[in-house]
Amino acid sequence: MSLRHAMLGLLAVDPATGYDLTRRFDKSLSSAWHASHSQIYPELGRLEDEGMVEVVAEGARNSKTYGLTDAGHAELRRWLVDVEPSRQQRSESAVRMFLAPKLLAPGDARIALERDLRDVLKQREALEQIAAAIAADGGGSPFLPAVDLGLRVSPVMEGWIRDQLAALGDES
Amino acid sequence: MSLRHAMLGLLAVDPATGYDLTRRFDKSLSSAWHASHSQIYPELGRLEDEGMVEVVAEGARNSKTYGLTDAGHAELRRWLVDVEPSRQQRSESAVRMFLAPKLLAPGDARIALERDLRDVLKQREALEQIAAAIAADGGGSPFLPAVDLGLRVSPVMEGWIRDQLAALGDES
DNA sequence: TTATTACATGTAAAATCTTGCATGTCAAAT
DNA sequence: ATTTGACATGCAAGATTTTACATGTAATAA
Repeated sequence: MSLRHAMLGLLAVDPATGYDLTRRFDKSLSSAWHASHSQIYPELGRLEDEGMVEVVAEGARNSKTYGLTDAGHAELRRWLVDVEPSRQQRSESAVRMFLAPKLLAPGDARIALERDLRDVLKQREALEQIAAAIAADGGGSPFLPAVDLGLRVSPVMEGWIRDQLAALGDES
Repeated sequence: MSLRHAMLGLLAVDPATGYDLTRRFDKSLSSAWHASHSQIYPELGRLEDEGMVEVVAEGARNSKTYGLTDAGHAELRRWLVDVEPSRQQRSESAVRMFLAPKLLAPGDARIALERDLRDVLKQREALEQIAAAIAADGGGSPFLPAVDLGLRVSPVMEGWIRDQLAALGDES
């Protein structure tokens, strides 16, 4: 149940509305977890029922800002420290990148890999913008390490894709 | 529906039983997708119903080896070339690594990060063994690129975790 | 010969996630 | 004034995934 703990983690960093959480998943945590608002709102309700989060403010447009309770903090710590991590991953792009060069004719493989390369570069730009925004903000964002890891992995991906493209060239 | 296409991809590389597929997901494709046998067998059945795969051999212990039909090959190509990729990812470990240094007391964070580091190194060893097995086998495995990407990303992860640990040290 | 391990397949219930529908508020620009 | 876009929340149906249960075969080691 990582959604729940990712949400607790985001709320521990800073109280937020369901809408805020949805954007944080897309922005700061996009390379780690995805969740849409239609998952987030019901889960917020359950967490509230279980006493892990509470409404700490109500604002315009019926917005409710949630923060962690003591029980929520305890559950988050328990998960991070005591629960054995699951190493499972799911990445459709990775599946594609592995399959394309092996299974497609060189021309098709080139199309697929070049699209992957564009996506990697586009994602890197997005990360760089986030990093710049954080820097402009004083550098204090708790999400900087996540962005940093993304920026470190990105050139490795790029290099790998370019090598796959080069290997294609050798064959054709 | 990536499960289906990952399965088609694995079968395109080489015909396999459901049991084989289960192991390949764990071994070669572990950094890209996870699937358990209880998903794989029903999906094999559906793929057979739809004419994407067919039984190409039956062996001991009621085993059935499946291979792609022409329709299966066509569907796989269609997915790889024509379908717009989804960039969504899910990695529980990544969520943990991002949250631990921010939300735990330095002592707890150190415990969590050191466990992450051990896991990264353990996974790298596993990848190195697979790479060695492939090399011993003549280097012809279609999974070598996947293993290679894992081996390239691994030191980046290690470096990031070590930097997080060092940053902890500064604070404590 | 018997125990263990790896091979091999399956089903069902429960949990989780996606997709599509639905509603409404507030601020800013036209 | 009104339109657009960002903010904000929610439900329901359907698809996917996990977890637990269930069964049986073949090879190998003790």
